[in-house]
Amino acid sequence: MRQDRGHEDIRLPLASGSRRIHGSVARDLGVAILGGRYAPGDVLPGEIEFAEQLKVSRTAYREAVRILSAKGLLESRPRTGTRVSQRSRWNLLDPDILAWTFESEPSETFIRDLFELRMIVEPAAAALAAERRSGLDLARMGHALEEMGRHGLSTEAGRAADQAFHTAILEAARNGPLIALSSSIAAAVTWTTIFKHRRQGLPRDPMPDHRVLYEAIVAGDPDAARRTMTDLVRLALADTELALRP
Amino acid sequence: MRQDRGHEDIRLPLASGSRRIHGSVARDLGVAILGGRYAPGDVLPGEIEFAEQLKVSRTAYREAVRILSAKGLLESRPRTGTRVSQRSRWNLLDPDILAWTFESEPSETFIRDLFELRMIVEPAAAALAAERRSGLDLARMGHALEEMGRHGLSTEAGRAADQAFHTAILEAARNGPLIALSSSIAAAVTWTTIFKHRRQGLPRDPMPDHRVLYEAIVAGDPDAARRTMTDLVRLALADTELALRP
DNA sequence: GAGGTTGTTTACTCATACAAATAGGGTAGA
DNA sequence: TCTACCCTATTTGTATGAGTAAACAACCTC
Repeated sequence: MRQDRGHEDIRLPLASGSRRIHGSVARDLGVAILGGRYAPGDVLPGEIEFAEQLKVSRTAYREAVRILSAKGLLESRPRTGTRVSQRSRWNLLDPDILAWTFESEPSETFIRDLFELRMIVEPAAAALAAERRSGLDLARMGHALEEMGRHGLSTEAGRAADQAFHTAILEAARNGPLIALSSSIAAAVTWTTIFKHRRQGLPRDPMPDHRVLYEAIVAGDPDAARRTMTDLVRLALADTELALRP
Repeated sequence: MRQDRGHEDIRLPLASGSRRIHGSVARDLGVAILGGRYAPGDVLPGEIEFAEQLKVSRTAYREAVRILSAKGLLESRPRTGTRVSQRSRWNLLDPDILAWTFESEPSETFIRDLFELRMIVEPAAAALAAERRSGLDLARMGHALEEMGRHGLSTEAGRAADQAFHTAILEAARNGPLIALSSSIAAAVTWTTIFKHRRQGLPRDPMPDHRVLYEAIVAGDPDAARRTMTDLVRLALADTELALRP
């Protein structure tokens, strides 16, 4: 027998989103876990029971569990059931995990940790970019910078340009794993920026710093690029901390 | 009707491993993609056809696809089918992805990129560890160092101790995302070490370097820790490069 | 009391039916 | 002829139930 919900045509969101059901369930469960509503070690209800609670089929539920297991959030075994993994097994830098973390406001500690990681990675990436950038890289950075100046960081287009600028730098570093890491962080930084702007106006014009960084990369000066990027991240951190303590 | 394979009791491995079927399929497909047997943009055969080829049910196959999609390797949409994502979407630092990459010998470029990332991250982590380490951290490092000295890096136990030493340092840095990143890299480094030893004997005794690093962290000297870790990674890279060009 | 054995619980696998989405072609209209 | 729309075929997505295998616990034998 088909599941009885034929009496309502509307796509009952159950949760949210226009994605597939397994994706929605994965997202909702992921947000719940990352938000602390399920603690590491907790055992989820059995497949049949939980799928029924969520009003989805076991198929869809199991596929959601597979997604979360792949990201290190869950572990399931026969007899024992499905349980939330220890934090140390979570792939905190997975793009989805980062996005889900920022769904329910992340802890101040987490944001600080993320900035600490940026402070380590991005200056080094900028230095590499200054050494290895091609003409195309410079063109992309220049274009992004221009867009950024035109729209400002308070607009969607401006933030996209900011992100494009950072992405261009990281890709100029010519290091696959570094790019993968960066793109995750870049996304998170975008959320942080939005988060920041939600609370107060932009306290300072970030354009001059960006331009100095760009010039250093154009000049092919790794040390200057490293220094400038360090300053830039430090200032972003200062802004964010300001926003975190109103 | 049950699937007809009752005439053979043996767990036909099909591929490998003692894990669940969906896990095996995910691994095999993942290795094939990372090994270049499927290129980004390639469309996989339809679910029904491919599942039949692999001699598994559609359910198991689909769960495998969910796993790979979660790691950014695949994207599937109705009508279009399931296709291999662009490399830029792959989560190269996912622990499974790293492991699968090392299944079929990774490119020299990739190993070099990984070491470049280690050169960026691990010295910084060591510096943080020197600032923040607790007594327990030091005890764990000391113990690992001792084990490492006792067994040597040519044994399984010795390599485990090496990994434990590095893990202890990274955990002492007190930064969740950094630890997640590191544990991925640490695993990859282990494969690299095995990889290295498979080709030739250890060219140099790594213990003195490790001890100097340990002393710097005990002394709470971030700069010394950073310098020493930099040396240590650089030497490891030199050894690996030696192994890569016989 | 140690070690093997049985039993129970849970996730895992399979098979099948049907639903939803969408790319691409076909068709009507301007 | 071109454009806009609809239609349909194909592919993934969802649901359900039956049956399998693995992990753990309690028991039972020696």
